[in-house]
Amino acid sequence: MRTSWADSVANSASETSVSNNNSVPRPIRSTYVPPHLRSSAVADAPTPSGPPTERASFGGNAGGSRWGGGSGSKPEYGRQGKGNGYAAVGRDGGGSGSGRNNRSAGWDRREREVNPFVNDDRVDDVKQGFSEQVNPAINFDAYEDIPVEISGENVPPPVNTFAEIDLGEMMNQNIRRCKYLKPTPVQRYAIPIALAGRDLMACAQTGSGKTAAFCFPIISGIMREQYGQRARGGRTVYPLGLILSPTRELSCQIHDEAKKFSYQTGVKVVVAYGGAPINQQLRELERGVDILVATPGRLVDLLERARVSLQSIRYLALDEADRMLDMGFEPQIRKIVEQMDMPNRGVRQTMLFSATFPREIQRLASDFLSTYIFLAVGRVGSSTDLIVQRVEFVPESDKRSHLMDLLQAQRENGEHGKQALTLVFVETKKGADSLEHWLCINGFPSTTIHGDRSQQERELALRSFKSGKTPILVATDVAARGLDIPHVAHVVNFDLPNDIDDYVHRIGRTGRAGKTGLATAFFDESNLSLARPLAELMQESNQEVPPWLTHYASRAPYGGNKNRRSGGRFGGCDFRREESFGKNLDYYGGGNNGTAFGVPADYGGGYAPGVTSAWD
DNA sequence: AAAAAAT
Repeated sequence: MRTSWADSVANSASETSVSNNNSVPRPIRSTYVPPHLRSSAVADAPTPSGPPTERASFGGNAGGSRWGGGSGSKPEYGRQGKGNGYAAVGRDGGGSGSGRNNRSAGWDRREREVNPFVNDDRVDDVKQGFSEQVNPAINFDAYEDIPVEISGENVPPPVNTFAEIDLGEMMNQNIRRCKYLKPTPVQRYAIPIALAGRDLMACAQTGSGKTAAFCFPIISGIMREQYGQRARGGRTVYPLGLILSPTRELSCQIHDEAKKFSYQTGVKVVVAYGGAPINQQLRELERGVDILVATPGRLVDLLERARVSLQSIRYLALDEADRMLDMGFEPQIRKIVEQMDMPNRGVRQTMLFSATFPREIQRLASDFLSTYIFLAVGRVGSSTDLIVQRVEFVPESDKRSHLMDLLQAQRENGEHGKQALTLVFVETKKGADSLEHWLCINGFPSTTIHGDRSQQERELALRSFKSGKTPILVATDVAARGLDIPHVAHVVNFDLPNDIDDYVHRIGRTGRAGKTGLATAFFDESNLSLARPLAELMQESNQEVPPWLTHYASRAPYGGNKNRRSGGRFGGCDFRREESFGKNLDYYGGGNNGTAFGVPADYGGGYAPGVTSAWD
């Protein structure tokens, strides 16, 4: 029989009982709650109405530090770890929060909330993550010139400051903690639209503040909800907001952001994704969830287990919405949105965000939306692009040595011979592994991220890359979208994607946070179909197009009808406009609903040049 | 044809 010091302490502090079907005496605490009763006892427990002293024994054993006052409370729980934490509620949320934060269970949630702003080992990352909006390299005045297209009925006017939007004192504090000074363009337009309860399809460059654009209104809306009529039942939880994204890492990133925005608001954000133990995620869900951030597969699993119900959903946001609705994901998304218990469109509020929005995907997406507003925002300083794009003709057989030349030159030019962070995109998972191996044996510390690696390996790879330990990351398209990795100096398209939109997302991993970035593409005979859209894209963003590419583009197979990027500086434009124009029909019944800001008069393929803003 | 996403 094993005995340890811990065991003996436990024994001395507890009764000893003898199990019926086991002759070995086992120490059991007097307050022992059998595992099968633990969660339901917790879930069904009446909302505590006072200091949790009467729960201390219960919480100390089964619930750990859940109630903040338990013996297991850790130093990072509660604000600043000072006193008993209850004073902190009064200090921070008192008074101003009346009627806003009086939700049941709100008080205890805030108390055990880890401060997301003191980000343990990643202080630098936190600073970098927010530097986007304090970086002097960003010229905020340039925002005024950013091209914006809006269409739809009764579009709410944009705001210029966060102060103009009443998000509540708690959220204002979090915005200050995030060091957000001014809303970004997509935030200026999207937040008022969302706060007005309107459905939205938004097209904006990644790294332009999209996450906050949909999180702020959702959190604020949930804070305004009167609590009480909330559905409950057994082990099922009923989130009010649902945010879906196409990769696990992106869901984690959104979750991290949302936790900052919702800090001490009482709004609980939980993330669920595959590849990680489900039990931990179930436990988090049982503690209560207002906003669930998830990847589709794991969410379907949770729905089928009846651990999550969507019947209370009021806010649905799809990030990278065009990817979510492409062939691979569409059935799962339809199942979640249309075939489970989610309220219908029009009842819930739906927001779709992406940097690119192909017309055919817009058509699909309109199934999920109700009289929505379409918003397209160009990129900051679209005329002087932050990303320098280069295309080189490199035959397949030369790609590796060519990459090595680039990396070598980069290392020699870099500070102290340090390798700048370089993200190398390849087509296949196998190709990623083999290129990574080859780079490593040739003296370039690399790692790789793709769908055949375990989630642990994926997360380790990302951390190792971010920290500079392995300054080269070889990736498949799993890393193409949404991931905010600061300091990526160079994106190499070792294998070009077949879809120009994927190219746009990939190069968007650099040139972030007001820094300049370089994107190099290796073009070979297998990329002929990309010649035309690539040349057009580069021309639109004032890049130098090599003559040989122009040549390929001009004689490219004329299937180039995939010219859906007619928006130029946008990732897409409202397909309703194009179709109504084509049919010579006015979709909205009035000619003045579509509005274009700061765009050339001939933009929009036939819109009256006189169309101006109603609030210009 | 490939990648992603549940076990």
